[in-house]
Amino acid sequence: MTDTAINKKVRVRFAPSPTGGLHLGGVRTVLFNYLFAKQHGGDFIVRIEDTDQTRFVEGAEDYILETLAWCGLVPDESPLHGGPFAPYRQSERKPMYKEYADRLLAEGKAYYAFDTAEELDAKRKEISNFQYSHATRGLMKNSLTLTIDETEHLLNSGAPYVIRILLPENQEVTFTDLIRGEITFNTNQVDDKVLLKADGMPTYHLAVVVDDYKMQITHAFRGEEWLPSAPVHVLLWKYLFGLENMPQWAHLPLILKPDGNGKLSKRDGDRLGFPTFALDWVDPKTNEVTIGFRERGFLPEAFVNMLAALGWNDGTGQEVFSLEELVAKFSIDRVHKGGAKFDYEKAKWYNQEWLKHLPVSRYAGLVKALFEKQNIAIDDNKGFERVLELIKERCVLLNDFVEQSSFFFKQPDTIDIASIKPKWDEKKNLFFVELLRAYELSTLWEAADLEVEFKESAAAHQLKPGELMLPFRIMLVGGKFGPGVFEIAEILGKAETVSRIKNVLGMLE
RNA sequence: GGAGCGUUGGUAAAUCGGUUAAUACACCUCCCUUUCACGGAGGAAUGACGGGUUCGACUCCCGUACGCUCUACCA
Repeated sequence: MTDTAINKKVRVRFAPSPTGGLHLGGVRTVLFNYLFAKQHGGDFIVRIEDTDQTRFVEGAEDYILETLAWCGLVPDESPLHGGPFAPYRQSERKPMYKEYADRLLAEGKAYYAFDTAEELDAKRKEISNFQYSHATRGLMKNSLTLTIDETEHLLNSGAPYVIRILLPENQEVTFTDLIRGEITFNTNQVDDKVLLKADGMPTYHLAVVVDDYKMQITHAFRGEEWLPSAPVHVLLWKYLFGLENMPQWAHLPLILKPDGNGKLSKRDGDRLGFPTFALDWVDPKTNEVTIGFRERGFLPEAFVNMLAALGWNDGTGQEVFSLEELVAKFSIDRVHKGGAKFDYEKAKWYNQEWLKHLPVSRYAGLVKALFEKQNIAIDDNKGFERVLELIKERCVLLNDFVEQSSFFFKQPDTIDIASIKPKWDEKKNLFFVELLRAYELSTLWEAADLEVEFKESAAAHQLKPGELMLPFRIMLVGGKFGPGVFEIAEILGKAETVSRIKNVLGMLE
């Protein structure tokens, strides 16, 4: 790092294009950006790269910002939050890019190209592995092959054109990647990328360089898929703003699909049954819903933690980190080079850990909403939290709380009578009838007392408590699950406990 | 095809040349729990391959294989 870089305020940006939901990989890129910025007391900027009008999707920008808000990764500057470098949408910055393309043109570092899509296609068919580069640009229709007059004429006649960068021949372009070290490309291997499209919009390549400069970005983190086009960006920096002002690059490893090979995609999630988006995403065109981690019952703390662990660790073996801890401990040189396969089981484990670590009051409201969705009203908040405390260790996702504890708030929907019946006899029936009487008369209603009474009664009937506990449990909860039976009975209260025993006794007759 | 990047158990991964290669998830066995979990004890399972460098290599170098990404007027 140079001295100037040390003194400069750290500024990073996440630059998504609003073409749909934001997937795991995107959120992780945000996270690493955010952690780095906050660790250095810097700024985290969100810039919307909406230069491709054909792929623009309504609502995608809001969705992206909402995702960040849920994760707690709040930008310092964005189209929503504003900031000193506004506007933060590239479509609103359109005039700026043209100016730089013109400068490149004037300096002979870029040229006009008039080839139509059909002509390009034809060339691609004619020449295998065609690239618009040093080897082929002489064959094409551009200001390099046309005379000045011809070019002028085409321009004046309103013919559509693009502006392409003119890559130098056989030159080594080297830059340092914070994660991978020194990386070198030969310009002969790179093509003359389009900088400005026929509609006047810049491509990513021009826009990213211009905006990173104008927004004073010091560190640029992005997915590994950008590596092959990095030399174009480096060259653009050299031509336009000087290499000394170029941000430090870091190309993040990809998140891979759990089975097979390749980048994790939304499709993989659909196919394998796990979310790949943070929040539910509804495609505005097809109305197709893609499920999100939030709706699946993940806590944002767990989601962020899990994402951080995908490609980074602090070397100590610690796995559970709060966002604050991540900010403190994150380091770019501990980020892996290789991609990691996404493991949904492990993701769930993180949620389970967070469910255990966080006080239930932190998520009681969320669980309550889930209950209300099932038409189960919760009016006693304190009692509710007590129940959550009792069962939280058997829950992995927030939704599990409903399954695991709805019997506290309403009669079980189904009673697993089949598990009682085979071993049911008159002796047991008698025991429960008597237990019922004893419980109805009891003045104390605490788990310990109920258990003593239960066991004494069992002894009196010459029955093993073990044979009776399961039927009792099923009477109260409907199935073979849940916390200790007597604790359940205590919380349920006398009236409800008695009523449930009676109910099942009736079913067994 | 080309270029770049990558490769430690099934998965995520520690190790920054030095005894039997951590740990977590998943799996198996057992204990605890007269339910389900949690928790505890244990088990099986790994350095792609081939060359170097070195007293010594998972670690450094070279090659091979394999994989990924890119190769759009998409980002």
